[in-house]
Order: sequence, then C-alpha cells, then structure tokens
Amino acid sequence: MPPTFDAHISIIRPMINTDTLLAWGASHKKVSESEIIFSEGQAPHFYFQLDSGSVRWVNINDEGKEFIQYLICPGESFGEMAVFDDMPHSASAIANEDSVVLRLAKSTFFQLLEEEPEIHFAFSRLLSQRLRFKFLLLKELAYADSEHRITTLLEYFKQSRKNICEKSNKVMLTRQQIAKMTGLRVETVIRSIRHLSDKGLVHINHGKVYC
Amino acid sequence: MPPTFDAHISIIRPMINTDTLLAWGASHKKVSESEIIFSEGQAPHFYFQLDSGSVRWVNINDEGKEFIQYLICPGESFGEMAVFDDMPHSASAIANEDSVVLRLAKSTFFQLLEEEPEIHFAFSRLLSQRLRFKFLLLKELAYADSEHRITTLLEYFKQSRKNICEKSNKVMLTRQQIAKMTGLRVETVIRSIRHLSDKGLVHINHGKVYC
DNA sequence: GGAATTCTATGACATAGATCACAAAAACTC
DNA sequence: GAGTTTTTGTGATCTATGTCATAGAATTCC
Repeated sequence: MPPTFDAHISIIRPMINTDTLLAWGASHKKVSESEIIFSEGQAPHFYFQLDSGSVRWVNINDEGKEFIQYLICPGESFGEMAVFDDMPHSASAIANEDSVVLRLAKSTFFQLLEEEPEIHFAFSRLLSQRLRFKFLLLKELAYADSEHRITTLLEYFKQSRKNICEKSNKVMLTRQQIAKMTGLRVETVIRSIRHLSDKGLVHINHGKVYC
Repeated sequence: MPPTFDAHISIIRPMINTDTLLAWGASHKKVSESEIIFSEGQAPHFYFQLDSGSVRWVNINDEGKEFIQYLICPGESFGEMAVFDDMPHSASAIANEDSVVLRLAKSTFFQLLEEEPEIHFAFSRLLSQRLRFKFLLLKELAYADSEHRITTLLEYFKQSRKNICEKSNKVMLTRQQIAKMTGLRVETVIRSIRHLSDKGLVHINHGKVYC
C-alpha cells in the first residue's frame, strides 16, 4: 500500500517519550509493508508504540473485507486495549508501509504506569478519546446516510491529529480507505465524495481527499 | 419506561466500593424515571456511579430518535469518559426507572485514582472493555446484516454482565431497546427476532428477549 | 519505458431494510 | 377495571446502497 496516509508530522507528541521507553527496556522492531505486527485473537504480550511509518488496526471478515478501526501514526500507541483488559486482540495491526515499532513487555508496561501516574492518566485520556470517536461513528453508522458518515470520519481526522502533533499536519485519505473505515463500498464513497466536493464540503488534492 | 432491563444483580462488584466513594465525599442523588442526569454537550464536573436502578447512556438525533450507547446497571460507572479527556459529554445519561446515583467531584475522583492505583487500573480495564465492545459492534454495523447485528449485541450482554456481578443475572431486552442499540428499526428487529427464534438462536421469555 | 497493481469512475440492476399505515396485545395508571 | 401508554405484529411500498461488470487513470515496479 502506498503511503497515502501521509503522516508528515511536524512535532510529534508520543504517548510515552521514546527515550523513556528505551530506558525501560523497550526494543525497536522494523516491520516491512503489509507485515502483521499482531493478529486478531492473539493474547497480548507487548505494549506497542509507532516510532515511524504508519500502521492500520483492522478487522478482516470471512470474505476478506477489511474494516479499519484506526490508522495509527507516529507517536501513537496501539494494541494497548488488549493489554489493559487482558483479552485477545480484537483487531490485527498491519504495517501500511515500512515502519519502526517500539515494543515493551506487558509487565514492564504496567510497572511503568505504576511509577509514572501522569503517563497512566495520559492513557486514560487516550482510551477515552478513542471511545468518544467510536461513540460518534457508531451513532452515525446507525442513523446517518453515506455522506454524513464520510464527513464525520473526515472531521474526526482533522481533530484527532491535533492531539498528537503540535502543528496541524495534512492527512490524505484514498476513497478505498474511507470505505474501509465507514463500512461503505468504494463505489458509494466515490459517488458521495463527488457529490460532497461539488457542494464544496470536501477538499480534493491531487485526487485524494484532504483533511 | 418499565424496568424491562431487569438489573436483578445477585452480587454486585461496583467500580469503586460504595463505602470508599462515600468516605471520599461522594453524595447520593435520587433520580426519577426519565430524569436527565447529564446532557450531551455539557462539561463534565462529576464522576458518576449507579447505586440502584438503571440508566441509559444515549444520543438523541435531530428527529428525536435515540441511539443507546450503553445500558448502565448497578455498580457501573458512566460519564467517566468525559472526565478523563476533559471534553463535553458525548451522550446523555437518562434514568430508565427511579434510581440512585453516586456522584463525586471530578478533582476528588482524580485524587482518589492517584492514591489508589489499583482503582485506576480497574478504570483502564473498563475503558478497554467498552472500547472492545465498540470495535465489535462497529465492525458488525459496517458489514453484517440485521440478524448478525442483533446476535452480536445479545452476545455482548451475556458477556458483559459477568464483569460486574458474581452470579450470572438475567437481562431482558425489549425489541425497542435492541432497535435503539443496533440502529435498526423496531419493525426490522421484530421480524429478525422472529426469524432468529424460529431457528432457535434466540430465547424468548414472556415475550421479551432473554440473554 | 512497459507491465503490473491499485485506484477512480460510471452505468444497470438487485435487495435489505426503512417507511408508512394500521391494529392487536400487554403493561401500567388511577 | 376502564383508560392510557407502550410494545408487538404484519402487510404494502420505497429507496439508498450494495453488487456486478467494465474501463480508464494513476502509481509502483523491474
């Protein structure tokens, strides 16, 4: 997959400072495009944080169709949900491009949180923000039409990036990615985006949806 | 609304022990049926925990249609999402029946978490479990048909009650409630439930869906 | 620079589920 | 226990979105 999810982050605010993570014994791990970092159903052994590149956190159904739960950009953590509730991963993490991941053993992660309550509070905030986004998207999926679903998703992207980088960075999404995040089909997304862009509600840049 | 969401809990495991909460200065608050505890859009000032009764955590759209994000039963917390990320409540909490709520000031709640790391970890676990349920439901809403959405929801109810009470308690859901939690219309839920019950995939008790 | 992928695009058609319009049954109210 | 409200139930339509087929444009890859 091409790096259309352009994570050109200016000043990243990682969940846990990289040096801190390394001091606690985290290890760097290079992953190449399409490589699976962990799979749905696996028991969680590590806390993961993206150092560089981009990762998608997805469910894949019986027919092989992907539903993207989150696109992870540098500084963000992923898979911590399963670490906290000690249940199998409920989605797989797959590298969108060649990336570098920081990995910390689960037990060490808990020790770190215990010693650094501020970091623990940062995770409570992160989980709450993610939950908030799910509330929003679920409500849209339940009651809104395709155009509303898309604009809600784009709005989220505009907002969420503010949490992890100082300067607003540009995110470009392909219509295929939007389809995989809203549960709509590519054709529907294409037609809806065309309509939204005619109305000036969505901005297109070199053919890609810009937010 | 009649107490169809029968929270006949045998042995409740509250998020925070009631005595502990009271010792920290929490106050009891009686709310009557249909009373709004907090509204979508309001700033969060309190941590809430249900003592007795039942509460629904809902979004209401422009046409007045409800989407139930969670049904809260005794011992469970609600609204803590907004407390953690310090953003307006993203859904309203409404009493399903006459209930008693425990309320603790936000700043005190944070002090409590700082002094009692185990309780903080319990909240990380709770947020993760709730997020996990949203992952699941979102995937279903995106790709599955009405019958799958319903069975996924019922399955969740079966599971989630285990987290807060020792003995498995019976939950009865009306078709209207299922509609409001899956984004389907009542008529569709009625027809799907009939079909599922014909196939023996769902159990009906005195006309209500049992799980 | 040509081949192979991946994306975008568009038309024709099918269909699950929404909507509307009733009505009966059940539950709750006083 | 008569009246009100809520819930369940069922048929007849309507429509947004999925599905399928096909193709051109844009990228990536040797």
